Amino acid sequence: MSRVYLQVALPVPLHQLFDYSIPASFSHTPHIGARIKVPFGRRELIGVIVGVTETPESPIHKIKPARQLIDEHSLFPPQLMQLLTWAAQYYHYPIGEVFSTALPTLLRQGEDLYDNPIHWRLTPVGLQITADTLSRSAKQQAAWLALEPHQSHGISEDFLKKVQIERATLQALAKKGFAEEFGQLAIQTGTPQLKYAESPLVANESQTTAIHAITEHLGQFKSFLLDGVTGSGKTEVYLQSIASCLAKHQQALVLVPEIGLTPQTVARFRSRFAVEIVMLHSGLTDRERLRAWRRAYLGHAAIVIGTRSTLFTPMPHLGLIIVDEEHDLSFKQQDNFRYNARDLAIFRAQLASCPVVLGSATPSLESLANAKQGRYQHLFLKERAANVSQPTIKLIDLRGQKLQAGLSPALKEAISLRLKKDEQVIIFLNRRGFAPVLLCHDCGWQAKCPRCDAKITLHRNPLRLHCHHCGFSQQPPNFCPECNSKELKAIGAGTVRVEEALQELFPKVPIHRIDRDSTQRKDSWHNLYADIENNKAAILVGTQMLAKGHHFPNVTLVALLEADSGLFGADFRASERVAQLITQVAGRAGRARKAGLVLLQSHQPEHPLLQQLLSTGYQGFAELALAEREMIGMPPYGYLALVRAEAHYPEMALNFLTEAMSRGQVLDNAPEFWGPIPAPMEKKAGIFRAHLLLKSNQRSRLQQFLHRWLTIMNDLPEAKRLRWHIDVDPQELA
DNA sequence: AGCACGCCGACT
DNA sequence: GTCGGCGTGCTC
Repeated sequence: MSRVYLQVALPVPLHQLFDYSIPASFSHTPHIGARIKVPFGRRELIGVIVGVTETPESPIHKIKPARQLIDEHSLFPPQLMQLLTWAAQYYHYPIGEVFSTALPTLLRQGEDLYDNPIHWRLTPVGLQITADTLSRSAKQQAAWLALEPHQSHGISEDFLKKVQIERATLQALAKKGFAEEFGQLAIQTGTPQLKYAESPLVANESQTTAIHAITEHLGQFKSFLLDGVTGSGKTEVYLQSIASCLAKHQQALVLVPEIGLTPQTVARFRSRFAVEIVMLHSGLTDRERLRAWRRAYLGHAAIVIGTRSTLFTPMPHLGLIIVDEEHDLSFKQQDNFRYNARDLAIFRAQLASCPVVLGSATPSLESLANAKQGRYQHLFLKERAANVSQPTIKLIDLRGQKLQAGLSPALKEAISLRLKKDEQVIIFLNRRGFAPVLLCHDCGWQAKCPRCDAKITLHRNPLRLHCHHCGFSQQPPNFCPECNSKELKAIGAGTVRVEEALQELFPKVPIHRIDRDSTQRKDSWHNLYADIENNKAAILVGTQMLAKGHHFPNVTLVALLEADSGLFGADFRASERVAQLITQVAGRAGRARKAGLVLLQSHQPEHPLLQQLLSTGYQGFAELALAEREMIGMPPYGYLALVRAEAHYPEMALNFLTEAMSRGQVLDNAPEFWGPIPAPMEKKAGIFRAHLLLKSNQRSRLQQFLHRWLTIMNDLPEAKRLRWHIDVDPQELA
């Protein structure tokens, strides 16, 4: 028998696997996908076995034996192993860290895969012998003596190991018929069944078409773009497609944006199906997360709903993947392993031979391009369900207007009108706090964050300055630090100031503020829903958070205080983002029977984007934007990678990127280099940042280039003296 | 990332 | 004389 070695992915930032030999104490060659404890330098780490080889690449004399096998079974089905390996290469992220992020924290730390771990007990035959029978093996004798008094419940293998009784010894006893293992072997795997808690709704014509298209392809790979405005009934299409999936005894995976996992969404799934549904989101404890993961892993959970990282949950009977609000930024991880769960969902579906549905009222230009090129089947939901009409959208020209906390007279008038009719209003402003600027009226000084190139925001209750970029916080000065003047003025409005102004204007109307500061309180959502559901006059003031997923049937007016903010950003995706935001927010207006009105305040109402949106809607805008992207060769018609570098001195990051670029320019398949340039906000949290953007017209060429280039960069001595990373398919260039 | 080894400054 | 600063190098 030739000797085999294990190739192990370890949670270290190194782009390689590590080889280990199998110690004699192992009774068999471990399974690929199982966790294993290994010595690593002076430490001991837990890794995942990703391969077995007879010809290791590392020199034999360096190879150490593994210490302990943690799992008898693989944690990941082969397709997931493949997905993770592929993702590590594509995103150029260390493979061990990729496997590590794919696991729930407790499994990463060595927790048992099963909640009933392997136990050992004596067999009836084993009970009848005496310790003397085993006098020829001290080890077996010790094992027998340990087991004998604990016949009723047995002893866990883990505990036996702690008292130096090895699995090999126990197996020797088992071979003689004296002992047996139980527990883990009794694990029941599950298979989904379709069970309704309530009957499905009657689907309209375009919903029916979409459902048929999707369910026809159950059992094979196919991508769908489900394109329908807010209120057109995407969720019903998901639910009925999932029903067919369950009827085939397969599991469904639903990915939602970070703040999209609202109680309302979840309630809809639960009230439709009487099946096991598990949820994976950031609010769970490690223990709860592991429990949910196990149910999915064993096939018991029929529906698995969760945010980005839920994509990596093993599901033995995966039959359908849904990515809701596929345009949402939160599907792209913005730190460490910078994967895009939406893009990986397509690949996972391909590996699992199942359909994948990307749903949105405002699809990303990437997905629209894929649909145009026929890679995705484009499904439209045209009608707004339940005789709801599209809201009217109007612009308010802010120029020359006298504003009160950012509210124009025309807007105040419109709000008042709606409240009088006992209707509800949403005011949207993407800026929390009281005021974004603290200004000296005498000398023009402005309060800045000492650690960032940014102004610092004034907050009330308690009165403090908070930097929204680095979290720095300080007491506001009483006098101008430049000229000692007392005339410090809070300029501009955040959500808090708007809330205050509205409360003054409409003292009898309940006003709710929804932003990161207000939703910390646990009961805030509860109070909010209570007030919203009684259908009386009310105002909601909030940031982005308010734009997602909620259903407020009595809201008939939605206003954006600064519809054009964001159009000035350097990011080429800025206009796409603004268009999506406006359309999504507008979708909050008039979802029930009453006609909705959307008011957009702007300082440049003639801006082509706003005009385009108003005249042709998101679809028309998207057509135009796609043509523009194609002309300049930007995504989805070009492929980007962004190198970000951070250093304690301004020049250091730039110099490193310049050096890196010159090393890259001479390589094959070299892409276009843009930069290096100082980052849009060069100093952040005291660190100086620089960017180098790479653009290629072919994904595979960019990949090949990155692979060679990064090997070279990792060997540069400069590379070790500062922090840097690569972001493949970056979503935000800032 | 850790963790050790290694050579130069202010302290019991 | 030693504790400890973080530069450099390695981890199968």
